[in-house]
Amino acid sequence: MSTKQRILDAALVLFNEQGERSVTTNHIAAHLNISPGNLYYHFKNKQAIIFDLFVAYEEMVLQNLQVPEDRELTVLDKVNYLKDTFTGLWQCRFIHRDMEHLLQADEALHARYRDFFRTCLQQVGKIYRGLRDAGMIAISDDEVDSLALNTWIVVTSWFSFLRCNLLTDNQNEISQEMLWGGIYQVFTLERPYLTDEFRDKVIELQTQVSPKPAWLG
Amino acid sequence: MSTKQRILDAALVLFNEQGERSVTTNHIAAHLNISPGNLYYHFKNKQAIIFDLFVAYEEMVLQNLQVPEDRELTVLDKVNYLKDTFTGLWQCRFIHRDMEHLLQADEALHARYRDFFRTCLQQVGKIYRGLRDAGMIAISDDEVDSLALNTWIVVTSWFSFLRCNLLTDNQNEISQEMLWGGIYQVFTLERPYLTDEFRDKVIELQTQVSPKPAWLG
DNA sequence: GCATTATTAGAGTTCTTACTCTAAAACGTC
DNA sequence: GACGTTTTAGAGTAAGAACTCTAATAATGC
Repeated sequence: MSTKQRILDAALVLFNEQGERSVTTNHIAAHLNISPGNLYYHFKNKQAIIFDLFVAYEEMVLQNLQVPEDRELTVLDKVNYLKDTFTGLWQCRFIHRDMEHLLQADEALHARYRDFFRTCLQQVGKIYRGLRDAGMIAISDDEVDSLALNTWIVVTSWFSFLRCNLLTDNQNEISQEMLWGGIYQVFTLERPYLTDEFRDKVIELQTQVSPKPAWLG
Repeated sequence: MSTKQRILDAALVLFNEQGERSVTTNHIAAHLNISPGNLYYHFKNKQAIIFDLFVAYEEMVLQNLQVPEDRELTVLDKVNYLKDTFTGLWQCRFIHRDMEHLLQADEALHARYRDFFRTCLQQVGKIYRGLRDAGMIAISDDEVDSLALNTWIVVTSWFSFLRCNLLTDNQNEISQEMLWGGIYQVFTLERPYLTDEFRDKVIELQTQVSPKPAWLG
C-alpha cells in the first residue's frame, strides 16, 4: 500500500481512538515508523489529511443513502439504511466530534460539508417519502422535512452522546448494544408515523434488530 | 466585581465566541488586562475555569426544568420551557461544542456531567408526563423515555448543527430565527403525540412562537 | 549505466501553550 | 503607620505543536 494511503489509514485509526485534537502529525508519523518530513512530503498539512478522510467518508455515506428507482422500499431497506449509516459513522466517528473546529480551520471543507449536509438531508427525505409511497408511514411533506432533520441530528450526534453520557470507569468502551441503540433511537423518531397496516410488522422487526436499550428510562 | 468572577465572565464570552480550544489562559488574561500569574492565582488551571462555568450552567438548567407541583402544566409552560432552555444554552454554547474533550480532560467533570444528564433526562420525562396528565399529549411511558432523549439530543446539538450547516460567508452569525428554529425542531418531535383536543390550539401557539424556518425543506 | 525524479530520514526552527516564580503593590487592622 | 495577608505584575520555563530543510536513498526512463 502507498505511504499516502497508510498515512490516511493510521490517521483515521488514531483520530477515532483519541480524537483529532489529541493526535499530532508527529504521532501519526511515529505510529507508522516514518519521519515527520515524510508525512509532510505526502500532505501539505494536517488539514489536508482531514480533508481527504472527509472526502472518503462523504463518498461512503452518499453510497449508503441511494434510493432504488426500480422498486418500492421494503421494511428491510429501512433497517439496512440505518445499519449501514451507523456502521459508516463508526468508521469515521472522529469527524462529528468537533466538526465545528475542523470547519472553522478550513473554509474549503466547510463549503463542501454544507453541500454534503444538504444532499444528505434531501436523500433522507427521499427515503422517507419512499417509505410513505410503500404505505409504511403516513406523513405530510412538512413532517418529512422535520423528521429528516431530526434523524440527521440524532445520527450525527450519537457517538458524542454515548461517550459523554454513557461511558464510565467500568464501561469505557462503546459496546455493540450502545452503537445499535442509535438505531433504536431513530426508530422512535419514525414510530409515530407508522401506518396501522404496517405498525406491528415493522415494530417486530425493529425490536429484533435493536430492542430498547437497558440504560434508557 | 471580584477578579475571579471577571475571569469567569471573560472566559465564558471568549469560549462562546471562539470555542474553548482556541482560547488560551493568556488570551483570557490579556482580554482583562491582567497578568497570567494573576489568573493562575485565582484558578489552578484552565480546567478549573471550565469546571466553575459548568457548575453555573448546570444550576441554571436545573432551575429552568423545575416542574410545578401545585398545578397542571399549560400550553404556555411548554413554550416557556423551550424558550428558557435555548436561552440558557445560548449563554453557555461553548459547553456542548467539544464536550467530549472537556470530559476526557477532567474525570471529575465527567462524573458530574453524567449525573447532570441523568437528572435532566428525568426532569424532561417528568415534564412530558405532566403534559400528558394535562391532556395535551397521548403517549406511553416508553415513548416518553425516547422522546425525552431525542429532545436532549436535539437541544444539546442545536448550536453545533447551526454553525456547521447554516453559517456561510454571507450569514456568519447565528440569527434569532436560527436560534428559535431549535424550538420549532423540538416541537416537531412532540407534535405526533398531541391529542385531538389540544392539537389545533398548541400548533397555533407554536407557530406564533417559532414558525417553520425558511431553510428547512 | 547515467540522469532524473520520487521518496524518505531526521535534525532543527519557530511558535504557542499551560503554567511557575519572585517580587512588588494593595489592603485590612490594630 | 507598622505588619501580616491578599492580590497582582510580568518575566520566564518546559513541553509540545506544526512544519521546514538538507541530504541521502530508492525507483524509473532512456
